[in-house]
Amino acid sequence: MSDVKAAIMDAAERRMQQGGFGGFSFREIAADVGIKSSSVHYHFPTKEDLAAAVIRRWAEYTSELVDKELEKDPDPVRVWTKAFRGTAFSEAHMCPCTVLGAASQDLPEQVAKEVKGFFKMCQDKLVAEGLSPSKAAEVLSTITGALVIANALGDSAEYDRATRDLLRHRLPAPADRHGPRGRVRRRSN
Amino acid sequence: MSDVKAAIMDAAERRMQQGGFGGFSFREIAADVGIKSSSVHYHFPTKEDLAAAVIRRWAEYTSELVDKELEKDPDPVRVWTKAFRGTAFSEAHMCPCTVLGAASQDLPEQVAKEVKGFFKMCQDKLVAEGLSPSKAAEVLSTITGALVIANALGDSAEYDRATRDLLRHRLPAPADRHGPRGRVRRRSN
DNA sequence: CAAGGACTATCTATCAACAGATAGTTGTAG
DNA sequence: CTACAACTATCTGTTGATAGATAGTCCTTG
Repeated sequence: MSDVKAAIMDAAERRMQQGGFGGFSFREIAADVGIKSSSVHYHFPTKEDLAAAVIRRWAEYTSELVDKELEKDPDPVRVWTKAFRGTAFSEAHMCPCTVLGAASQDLPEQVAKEVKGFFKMCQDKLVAEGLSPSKAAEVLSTITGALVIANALGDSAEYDRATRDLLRHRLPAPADRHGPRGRVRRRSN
Repeated sequence: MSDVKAAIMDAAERRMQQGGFGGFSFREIAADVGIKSSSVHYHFPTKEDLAAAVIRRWAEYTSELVDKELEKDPDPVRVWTKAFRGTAFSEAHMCPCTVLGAASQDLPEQVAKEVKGFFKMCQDKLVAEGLSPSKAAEVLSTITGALVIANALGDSAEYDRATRDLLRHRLPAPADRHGPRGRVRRRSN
């Protein structure tokens, strides 16, 4: 992927994290990157295309990050909580899928589909990692909501407060799924 | 408050639930109500004024609803979960404060302040009802996130899945489980 | 009671700014 | 020569907001 195309997606991602689908325009993106708005159209014909590409990239990155972290820590709840925590304490503070998911009913079809795919991916992975479907839904809801509330209150520390018990009360899955796992310990930090 | 003013707020609320602050225009609101856009400006000089008024009204309504329900059911977790459940299964599916909270960084000052006030009110009430601050933050995060995810997946039942354990593991001191399992929601228009 | 003035609520008309999108042109690298 | 990547210029539509006109209502005051 060309540098410019990636730069466009970076700029779009940053603005989508703050204002959602309506929170960015071709002109703003172009100004961020240092090109003309028509050049953005060259790489992404429509706004829908651009937003969908950004969400898809975010989903792929998240999936890879979680896989990588699971090699170091076997507890999926801890890994996912930490992954979203990274977003809460990042500069933009928000996950673009969460921002768009909240306004999902107002989204173009392709974008809504990608957002749906992101949350489906999160849940499916949590289940594959040993959680029950309802537990997976609960964990994902808690970390997603914590992101929203920390953002609304303008205080990232709120994320830690909301997810404190999540890290405490739970131990890794029952039977082994794939080979011997490392340490299985509680109460870390 | 005049009928028209309330009708304007109703229309704005409905559209904000779907698309957030950028999801409605004066002309759309005017068309919904059956007046001209300049008449909307008469009642609410700026878009910021209108959005802030809608959020404030929602917060007040929610606060009153919860107080009322607490008289019938002493468990705050159950009451709040049920209150948000009403929103998840309502026509618009979303809480406008949640939609705006997710895009909080892109909001006019007054609106962001009102949204912040809503979540602060929720947490303060949960604490006043006996929960620890971190437990209050967790519960609020879970039901807020459940709303977002159910909306993104286009399946209200997802809310129940995500909040199932929330209702299970905690009961009020004097067990008294015969509350009417009725609906909770609001005006329809 | 009647006249005057202020207030309320709506309208028509219009503005400048900005939106997403398209067509056609230019420069450049292989 | 062609394909890519950017450009210039422009279109059409929408946005939030304002100005000014017009009725209707209400309160005061003579």
